[in-house]
Amino acid sequence: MRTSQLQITTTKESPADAEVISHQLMLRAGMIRRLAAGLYTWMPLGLRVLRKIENIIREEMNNAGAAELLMPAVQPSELWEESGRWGQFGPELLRFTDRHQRDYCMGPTHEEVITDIARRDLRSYKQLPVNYYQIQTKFRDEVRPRFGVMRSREFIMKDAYSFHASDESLQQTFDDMHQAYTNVFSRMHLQFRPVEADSGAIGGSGSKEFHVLADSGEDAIAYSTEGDYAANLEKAEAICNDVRADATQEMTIVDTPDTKTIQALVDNFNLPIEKTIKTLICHASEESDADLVALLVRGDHQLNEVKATNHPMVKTPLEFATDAEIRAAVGAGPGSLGPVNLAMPVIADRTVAVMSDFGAGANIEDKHYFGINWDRDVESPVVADLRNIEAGDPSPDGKGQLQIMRGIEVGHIFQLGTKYSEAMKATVLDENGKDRLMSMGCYGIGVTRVAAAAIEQNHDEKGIIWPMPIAPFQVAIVPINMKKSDSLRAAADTLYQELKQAGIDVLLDDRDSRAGVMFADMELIGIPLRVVLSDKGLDKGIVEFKGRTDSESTDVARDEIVSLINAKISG
RNA sequence: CGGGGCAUAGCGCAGCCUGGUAGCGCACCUGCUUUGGGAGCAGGGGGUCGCAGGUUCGAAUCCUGCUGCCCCGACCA
Repeated sequence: MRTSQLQITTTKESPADAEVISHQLMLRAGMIRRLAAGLYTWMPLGLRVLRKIENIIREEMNNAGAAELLMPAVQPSELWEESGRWGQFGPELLRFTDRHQRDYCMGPTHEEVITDIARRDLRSYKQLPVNYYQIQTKFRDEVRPRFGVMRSREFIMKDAYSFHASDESLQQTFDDMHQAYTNVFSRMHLQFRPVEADSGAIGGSGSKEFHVLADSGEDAIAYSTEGDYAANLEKAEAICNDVRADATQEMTIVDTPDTKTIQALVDNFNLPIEKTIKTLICHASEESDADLVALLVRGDHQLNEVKATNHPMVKTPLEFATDAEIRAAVGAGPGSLGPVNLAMPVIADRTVAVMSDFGAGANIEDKHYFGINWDRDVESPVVADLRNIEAGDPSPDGKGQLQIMRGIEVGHIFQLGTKYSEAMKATVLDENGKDRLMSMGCYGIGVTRVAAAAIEQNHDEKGIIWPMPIAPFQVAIVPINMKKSDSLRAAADTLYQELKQAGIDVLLDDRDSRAGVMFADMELIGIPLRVVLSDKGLDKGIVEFKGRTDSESTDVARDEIVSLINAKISG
């Protein structure tokens, strides 16, 4: 393609509302244009990237035995009523009514539609397993769309759904998808990590997220320095190998005016922070006898709200008690709370359970107990993993320590089990001629988000640095001063045709701009390879070659440039 | 949904406090010169100053309401 056809419009400055680097660069490079909040047009340059990402995904899905189909973006409410999600899904589900006053939604995901397909088309266990996928536009009415296409409302997703007669079969396909995703992101030359994830409201037993590693990522990932363990911070298990030490102090009650925070307690009373406890009061679950329940974590630790929510004694979703509720139940407010003489169930983090001689609020305003010991001063609590792991914690697999890095979630694979097949009665006949619910898995990749994540991971002060497999063009031809030289124009055209013949995605900059402008634009839009043509060089039979990340260009014989580019592209 | 901010040319901004009919840089058009890292000079086009009321002889500027957008938080199959 020629720049004159592509109409590239680049800018030096980025719009003031573009916060993250990928958003800025995509706008500056003319890849995307914003239409409204969370809605973007993919311009020709950007669409080329999307298509390359899609093709890689499509190839790997096909290789893994999945079959592509295409479902409607608009879905009738009836299916969502059946699954129960018409009521459960919040305002994120965009609902509307047609001329006959029937309710519809823009599909944020397609479990209902695919389960409807499966229950109609699949009759026998002999047809299983089946894995359907599509690459299609989704809509989620995000509360706060942001970061450009990283968190937009309309976006393109590859979503796959598998159906099985047995859990073993589901596990097999889950593993196959794990491998396919690994292949996909490896082929895109992205640094990524599959991590254990909380399966959230969607339920199911197994769940793994694929994260592209980038400092700007919204998620924190814990990984083992020695082993393979990696998990989303919200899921990463905090283990405690310590043993509770014997009590050496008597419990004393201490006046602690103006001491409402852990930091104040540490500063004012010279208490090590590892000897303090945070007491957080939240609402108890329906099954629980109590209204409220207390969660204890060590003073220097952070409560993990996902872990807390998942605890059977805690209300889902997690809901902290208000000041008034706490005062009514305890008689003291936040800042003076602790486990001693607390009239509600107590769940303690594993680390808290092995503490001794520690300090905590006395449940009396402006008083704390110091020298508290479990069993002697207060009944031993229910113990659970409640906290976020911290860098340096032991890895749950026993290999090395955990460290934390940032990631962008670009893929998620789930084992759903029978959640949807049960609600929607998706059954096949088994070997005995009996109805059997199909097990399901679902597997997503955020196609548009991958493009943004690739930029977050690969850019410099000049612009985007596309990994070769997803670059909009593999090589740019930049002729210098073509306007005055018909021979240079002819030479540029010839090389352009040769590269096209060789099956290479080539962009010829035929704009007749000044050299600096063309260089800057090709670097901004991130084309991996560049060939500069000039009369001066061609007279000597030479062209200049430069990779996007090379510091200097090198002279290459004109006769050898095509094979050199071929070699660079193939790796 | 709670808190904060912004809205003036395609983009980035000034002007507003102290009312007098809109300006700068980039981009765009024309001409000349220039031509290997975002050229120079000269000329030019483009804005109902987010919308609707109000105050005033006069409103981008002051007042009221609305809308949109952004940031932080909550939320995120």
